[in-house]
Amino acid sequence: MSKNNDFIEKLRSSGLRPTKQRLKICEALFDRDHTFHFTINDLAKNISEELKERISLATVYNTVHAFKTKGYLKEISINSDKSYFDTNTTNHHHFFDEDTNELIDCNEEVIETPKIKKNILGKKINSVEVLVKVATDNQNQK
Amino acid sequence: MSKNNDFIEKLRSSGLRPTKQRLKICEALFDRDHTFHFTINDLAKNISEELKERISLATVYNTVHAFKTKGYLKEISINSDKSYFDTNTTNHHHFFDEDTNELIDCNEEVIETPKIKKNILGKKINSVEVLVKVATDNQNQK
DNA sequence: TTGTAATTTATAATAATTCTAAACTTTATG
DNA sequence: CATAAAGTTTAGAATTATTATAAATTACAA
Repeated sequence: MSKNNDFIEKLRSSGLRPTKQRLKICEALFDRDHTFHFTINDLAKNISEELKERISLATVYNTVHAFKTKGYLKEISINSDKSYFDTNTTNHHHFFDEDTNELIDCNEEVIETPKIKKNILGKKINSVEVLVKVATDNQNQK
Repeated sequence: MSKNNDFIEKLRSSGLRPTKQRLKICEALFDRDHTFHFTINDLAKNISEELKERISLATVYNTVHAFKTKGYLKEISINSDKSYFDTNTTNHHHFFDEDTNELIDCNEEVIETPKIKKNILGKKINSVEVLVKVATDNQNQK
């Protein structure tokens, strides 16, 4: 349970009270070997089915937004009926498979972050994201 | 009204019947000096208020999706409660101003399209889009 | 002209998300 | 330790974009 103390520290250091619910959500999101993508529904389902905890859907929404604001999560810029989040907050890019609607991470070795030669006056660049849409190659169809 | 015949030809050539409604939507979208971004609501409002035509909202949805499928429109990959479309179907990128929620086009001279060094096996790359998020620079705040 | 397939339409259904206000928790302070 | 204020959780209602439905209308090939 040393992870738990880390989460308590992390939350406190950003002005969020370490409640039972938030710690459970930290466990679901950050006590993992790999980063991953999720929707609010995925997360709520994981908490109730795997971690056997009852957390109100409103709290899951609130917490994910709080974590996003604090920079613990990134919202993925993909147009969809639902919002997707990423526990990988480092600079990276995505492939989107239009056949399966699957989103695949890819690092700087595969797609180099493009240089921005001119910025909007008076603004700071917060992120540069590349989205590559792919689909089955149907070149031999009518 | 030579534009109108062009639209009729364009629609027919892609297997879409040139109905009154579709031609009006073509006028709203393509009879312009510049490309632009819009939501379904923007478009429906423009048609009823500027072009003084009553087209059912369902038809606007249907038509925009048909036009997207035929490649006459692009859907912008931005996470939002509504979908944004772009009449600029050429390869280009976007700045997103997080202060104002404004989306600004930018061409290849400002952001060079990144090279994709490795692709997903058996898939074809359909598009490569860069999104640069910017906001007011608050570096001198606590 | 006429039958069929495509299209439009109003309206209902769906689903993600946000709002609300009351109950409960956390925490700082006396 | 008691307590009050501020923060948090919660169920359920409200909102809103979008999709589905099915009947009426329109386009067009034969």
